[in-house]
Amino acid sequence: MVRIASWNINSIKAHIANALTWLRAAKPDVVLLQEIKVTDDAFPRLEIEDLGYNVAVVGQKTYNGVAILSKHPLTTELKALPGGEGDSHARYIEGIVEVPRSSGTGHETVRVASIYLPNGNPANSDKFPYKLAWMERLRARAQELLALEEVLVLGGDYNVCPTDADVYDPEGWRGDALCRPESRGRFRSLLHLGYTDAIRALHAEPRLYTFWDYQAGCWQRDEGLRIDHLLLSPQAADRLQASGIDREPRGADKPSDHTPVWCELAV
DNA sequence: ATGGTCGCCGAGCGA
Repeated sequence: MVRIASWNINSIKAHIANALTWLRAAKPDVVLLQEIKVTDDAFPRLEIEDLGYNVAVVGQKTYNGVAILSKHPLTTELKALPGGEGDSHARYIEGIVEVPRSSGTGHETVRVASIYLPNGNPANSDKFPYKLAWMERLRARAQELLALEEVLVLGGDYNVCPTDADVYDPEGWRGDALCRPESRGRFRSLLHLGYTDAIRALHAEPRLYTFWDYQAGCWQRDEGLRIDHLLLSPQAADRLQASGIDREPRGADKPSDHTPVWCELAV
Protein backbone atom coordinates (compact mmCIF):
# COMPACT_ATOMS: atom_id res chain seq x y z
CA MET A 1 0.00 0.00 0.00
CA VAL A 2 1.15 3.49 -0.79
CA ARG A 3 -0.58 6.57 0.70
CA ILE A 4 -0.38 9.67 -1.49
CA ALA A 5 -1.61 13.06 -0.30
CA SER A 6 -1.89 16.55 -1.74
CA TRP A 7 -1.96 19.74 0.33
CA ASN A 8 -1.89 23.43 -0.55
CA ILE A 9 0.13 24.55 2.47
CA ASN A 10 -0.17 28.34 1.80
CA SER A 11 3.47 29.10 2.75
CA ILE A 12 5.66 26.29 4.04
CA LYS A 13 7.48 28.75 6.31
CA ALA A 14 4.31 30.09 7.97
CA HIS A 15 2.86 26.58 8.41
CA ILE A 16 5.89 24.35 8.93
CA ALA A 17 4.86 23.38 12.49
CA ASN A 18 1.39 22.31 11.30
CA ALA A 19 2.95 20.45 8.38
CA LEU A 20 5.35 18.49 10.60
CA THR A 21 2.55 17.64 13.05
CA TRP A 22 0.40 16.33 10.23
CA LEU A 23 3.23 14.37 8.57
CA ARG A 24 3.95 12.61 11.87
CA ALA A 25 0.29 11.78 12.43
CA ALA A 26 -0.88 10.86 8.91
CA LYS A 27 2.38 9.21 7.79
CA PRO A 28 1.80 9.61 4.06
CA ASP A 29 4.35 7.92 1.78
CA VAL A 30 4.17 10.71 -0.78
CA VAL A 31 3.05 14.32 -0.33
CA LEU A 32 2.36 16.80 -3.12
CA LEU A 33 2.64 20.36 -1.82
CA GLN A 34 1.49 23.62 -3.42
CA GLU A 35 1.94 27.32 -2.63
CA ILE A 36 5.13 26.78 -0.68
CA LYS A 37 5.96 30.46 -1.42
CA VAL A 38 9.73 30.03 -1.00
CA THR A 39 12.73 29.68 -3.25
CA ASP A 40 14.38 26.25 -3.36
CA ASP A 41 17.19 27.31 -1.00
CA ALA A 42 14.71 28.57 1.64
CA PHE A 43 12.62 25.39 1.73
CA PRO A 44 12.80 23.81 5.24
CA ARG A 45 14.41 20.71 3.81
CA LEU A 46 16.18 19.46 6.95
CA GLU A 47 13.10 19.34 9.18
CA ILE A 48 11.23 17.32 6.58
CA GLU A 49 14.15 15.05 5.77
CA ASP A 50 14.39 14.34 9.52
CA LEU A 51 10.95 12.68 9.21
CA GLY A 52 12.32 10.34 6.55
CA TYR A 53 11.29 12.14 3.38
CA ASN A 54 13.18 12.76 0.17
CA VAL A 55 12.39 16.25 -1.11
CA ALA A 56 12.08 17.72 -4.62
CA VAL A 57 11.25 21.42 -4.91
CA VAL A 58 10.32 23.87 -7.65
CA GLY A 59 10.23 27.06 -5.63
CA GLN A 60 9.55 30.73 -6.27
CA LYS A 61 9.83 33.85 -4.14
CA THR A 62 6.56 35.09 -2.56
CA TYR A 63 4.13 33.27 -4.86
CA ASN A 64 3.36 29.75 -6.05
CA GLY A 65 5.97 26.98 -5.62
CA VAL A 66 5.40 23.21 -5.56
CA ALA A 67 7.18 20.23 -4.04
CA ILE A 68 7.14 16.45 -3.75
CA LEU A 69 7.99 14.62 -0.52
CA SER A 70 8.56 10.87 -0.63
CA LYS A 71 9.61 8.27 1.92
CA HIS A 72 10.75 6.12 -1.04
CA PRO A 73 13.41 6.89 -3.66
CA LEU A 74 12.37 9.92 -5.70
CA THR A 75 13.54 11.10 -9.11
CA THR A 76 12.49 14.44 -10.57
CA GLU A 77 11.22 14.08 -14.16
CA LEU A 78 9.92 17.58 -14.98
CA LYS A 79 10.21 20.95 -13.27
CA ALA A 80 7.65 22.76 -15.40
CA LEU A 81 4.56 21.93 -17.43
CA PRO A 82 5.64 21.66 -21.09
CA GLY A 83 4.59 24.29 -23.60
CA GLY A 84 4.99 27.28 -21.32
CA GLU A 85 7.62 29.43 -22.96
CA GLY A 86 7.58 32.72 -21.11
CA ASP A 87 5.62 31.26 -18.19
CA SER A 88 7.81 31.79 -15.12
CA HIS A 89 5.32 30.59 -12.48
CA ALA A 90 6.45 27.62 -10.36
CA ARG A 91 3.31 25.52 -10.69
CA TYR A 92 4.33 22.00 -11.73
CA ILE A 93 6.73 19.29 -10.66
CA GLU A 94 6.64 15.68 -11.81
CA GLY A 95 8.58 12.79 -10.35
CA ILE A 96 8.90 9.04 -10.13
CA VAL A 97 8.73 7.16 -6.84
CA GLU A 98 10.03 3.60 -6.48
CA VAL A 99 7.67 1.97 -3.99
CA PRO A 100 8.73 -1.40 -2.52
CA ARG A 101 6.11 -4.07 -3.24
CA SER A 102 4.28 -5.52 -0.24
CA SER A 103 5.31 -8.96 -1.50
CA GLY A 104 8.90 -7.96 -0.81
CA THR A 105 9.96 -8.59 -4.42
CA GLY A 106 11.10 -5.51 -6.27
CA HIS A 107 9.52 -2.10 -6.68
CA GLU A 108 6.46 -0.54 -8.24
CA THR A 109 7.07 2.61 -10.26
CA VAL A 110 4.58 5.33 -9.32
CA ARG A 111 4.64 8.62 -11.21
CA VAL A 112 3.25 11.69 -9.46
CA ALA A 113 2.84 15.36 -10.26
CA SER A 114 2.21 18.26 -7.90
CA ILE A 115 0.02 20.81 -9.66
CA TYR A 116 -0.82 24.39 -8.68
CA LEU A 117 -3.29 25.42 -11.32
CA PRO A 118 -3.80 29.19 -11.74
CA ASN A 119 -6.73 30.66 -9.80
CA GLY A 120 -7.94 32.71 -12.77
CA ASN A 121 -9.77 35.47 -10.88
CA PRO A 122 -10.96 38.02 -11.68
CA ALA A 123 -12.65 36.12 -14.51
CA ASN A 124 -12.85 39.29 -16.65
CA SER A 125 -9.07 39.83 -16.47
CA ASP A 126 -6.21 38.32 -18.46
CA LYS A 127 -5.72 35.89 -15.55
CA PHE A 128 -8.66 33.82 -16.74
CA PRO A 129 -7.35 33.06 -20.25
CA TYR A 130 -3.98 32.28 -18.63
CA LYS A 131 -5.75 29.72 -16.45
CA LEU A 132 -7.58 28.16 -19.40
CA ALA A 133 -4.42 27.99 -21.50
CA TRP A 134 -2.59 26.37 -18.57
CA MET A 135 -5.37 23.77 -18.34
CA GLU A 136 -4.96 22.98 -22.02
CA ARG A 137 -1.23 22.47 -21.52
CA LEU A 138 -2.06 20.18 -18.59
CA ARG A 139 -4.46 18.17 -20.73
CA ALA A 140 -1.75 17.70 -23.35
CA ARG A 141 0.70 16.42 -20.71
CA ALA A 142 -2.00 14.24 -19.11
CA GLN A 143 -2.75 12.67 -22.49
CA GLU A 144 0.94 12.04 -23.16
CA LEU A 145 1.35 10.36 -19.77
CA LEU A 146 -1.59 8.00 -20.30
CA ALA A 147 0.29 6.36 -23.15
CA LEU A 148 2.96 5.23 -20.65
CA GLU A 149 0.33 3.04 -18.92
CA GLU A 150 1.89 3.74 -15.52
CA VAL A 151 0.48 3.99 -12.02
CA LEU A 152 0.13 7.77 -12.05
CA VAL A 153 -1.38 10.38 -9.74
CA LEU A 154 -1.85 13.98 -10.91
CA GLY A 155 -2.55 15.74 -7.63
CA GLY A 156 -2.82 19.31 -6.52
CA ASP A 157 -4.78 22.50 -6.16
CA TYR A 158 -6.72 22.56 -9.44
CA ASN A 159 -8.62 25.73 -8.51
CA VAL A 160 -11.71 24.11 -10.07
CA CYS A 161 -14.93 23.06 -8.34
CA PRO A 162 -15.97 20.27 -10.71
CA THR A 163 -19.72 20.51 -10.03
CA ASP A 164 -22.26 22.49 -7.99
CA ALA A 165 -22.10 19.68 -5.40
CA ASP A 166 -18.52 20.77 -4.70
CA VAL A 167 -19.46 24.33 -3.65
CA TYR A 168 -21.35 25.44 -0.54
CA ASP A 169 -23.15 28.20 -2.49
CA PRO A 170 -23.34 27.35 -6.19
CA GLU A 171 -25.38 30.42 -7.13
CA GLY A 172 -23.05 32.79 -5.34
CA TRP A 173 -20.00 31.28 -7.02
CA ARG A 174 -21.49 30.86 -10.49
CA GLY A 175 -19.34 33.54 -12.15
CA ASP A 176 -16.14 32.78 -10.24
CA ALA A 177 -13.17 31.42 -12.19
CA LEU A 178 -13.24 28.31 -9.95
CA CYS A 179 -16.80 27.45 -11.06
CA ARG A 180 -17.13 28.94 -14.53
CA PRO A 181 -18.21 26.48 -17.23
CA GLU A 182 -14.96 27.09 -19.15
CA SER A 183 -12.97 25.85 -16.12
CA ARG A 184 -15.30 22.94 -15.42
CA GLY A 185 -15.30 21.88 -19.04
CA ARG A 186 -11.52 21.69 -19.15
CA PHE A 187 -11.46 19.75 -15.88
CA ARG A 188 -14.02 17.31 -17.33
CA SER A 189 -11.84 16.91 -20.40
CA LEU A 190 -9.14 15.47 -18.09
CA LEU A 191 -11.62 12.91 -16.77
CA HIS A 192 -12.74 12.12 -20.33
CA LEU A 193 -9.17 11.23 -21.24
CA GLY A 194 -9.52 8.37 -18.76
CA TYR A 195 -8.57 9.81 -15.39
CA THR A 196 -10.47 9.02 -12.18
CA ASP A 197 -11.22 11.54 -9.41
CA ALA A 198 -10.03 9.59 -6.34
CA ILE A 199 -12.55 11.23 -4.01
CA ARG A 200 -15.64 11.00 -6.23
CA ALA A 201 -14.80 7.40 -7.15
CA LEU A 202 -15.40 6.31 -3.54
CA HIS A 203 -17.52 9.06 -1.95
CA ALA A 204 -20.99 10.41 -2.70
CA GLU A 205 -21.71 12.26 0.54
CA PRO A 206 -22.31 16.03 0.47
CA ARG A 207 -19.98 18.72 1.85
CA LEU A 208 -16.70 17.16 0.76
CA TYR A 209 -14.57 20.30 0.83
CA THR A 210 -10.81 20.88 0.78
CA PHE A 211 -10.70 24.69 1.07
CA TRP A 212 -12.42 27.19 3.36
CA ASP A 213 -11.75 30.91 2.98
CA TYR A 214 -10.16 32.62 5.99
CA GLN A 215 -12.87 35.28 5.88
CA ALA A 216 -16.38 35.50 7.28
CA GLY A 217 -16.18 32.38 9.45
CA CYS A 218 -16.28 30.07 6.44
CA TRP A 219 -14.57 27.24 8.33
CA GLN A 220 -16.88 27.55 11.34
CA ARG A 221 -19.92 27.52 9.02
CA ASP A 222 -18.46 24.71 6.87
CA GLU A 223 -18.74 26.93 3.82
CA GLY A 224 -16.08 25.29 1.68
CA LEU A 225 -15.09 24.29 -1.82
CA ARG A 226 -13.63 21.08 -3.23
CA ILE A 227 -10.80 22.31 -5.43
CA ASP A 228 -7.91 19.99 -4.49
CA HIS A 229 -7.98 16.76 -6.47
CA LEU A 230 -6.13 13.50 -7.05
CA LEU A 231 -6.58 12.31 -10.63
CA LEU A 232 -5.64 8.68 -11.20
CA SER A 233 -4.52 6.94 -14.37
CA PRO A 234 -6.46 3.71 -15.12
CA GLN A 235 -3.54 1.71 -13.70
CA ALA A 236 -3.75 3.73 -10.47
CA ALA A 237 -7.56 3.63 -10.33
CA ASP A 238 -7.45 -0.17 -10.53
CA ARG A 239 -5.39 -0.10 -7.31
CA LEU A 240 -7.48 2.46 -5.43
CA GLN A 241 -8.25 1.13 -1.94
CA ALA A 242 -9.34 4.24 -0.05
CA SER A 243 -9.46 8.02 -0.28
CA GLY A 244 -10.45 10.90 1.91
CA ILE A 245 -10.15 14.49 3.04
CA ASP A 246 -8.36 15.03 6.35
CA ARG A 247 -10.12 18.03 7.89
CA GLU A 248 -8.04 18.10 11.07
CA PRO A 249 -5.23 20.41 9.87
CA ARG A 250 -7.77 23.06 8.83
CA GLY A 251 -8.98 23.25 12.42
CA ALA A 252 -5.48 23.75 13.86
CA ASP A 253 -4.12 27.07 15.15
CA LYS A 254 -2.89 29.31 12.31
CA PRO A 255 -3.86 26.82 9.60
CA SER A 256 -3.50 26.81 5.85
CA ASP A 257 -6.82 27.64 4.20
CA HIS A 258 -6.65 24.22 2.46
CA THR A 259 -6.60 20.75 4.02
CA PRO A 260 -5.01 17.53 2.71
CA VAL A 261 -6.71 15.12 0.33
CA TRP A 262 -5.31 11.57 0.19
CA CYS A 263 -5.64 8.18 -1.45
CA GLU A 264 -4.26 4.69 -0.85
CA LEU A 265 -3.16 2.47 -3.71
CA ALA A 266 -2.43 -1.26 -3.50
CA VAL A 267 1.17 -1.96 -4.43
C1' DA B 1 -21.23 45.93 8.40
C1' DT B 2 -19.98 48.87 1.10
C1' DG B 3 -16.47 45.03 5.50
C1' DG B 4 -14.63 40.48 6.53
C1' DT B 5 -8.63 37.25 6.63
C1' DC B 6 -4.44 35.61 5.61
C1' DG B 7 0.79 35.63 3.64
C1' DC B 8 3.93 37.94 1.15
C1' DC B 9 6.80 41.86 2.92
C1' DG B 10 6.89 46.22 4.45
C1' DA B 11 2.51 48.88 -0.12
C1' DG B 12 -0.79 46.66 -2.07
C1' DC B 13 -1.47 42.27 -4.50
C1' DG B 14 -2.96 37.50 -4.74
C1' DA B 15 -6.02 34.17 -2.95
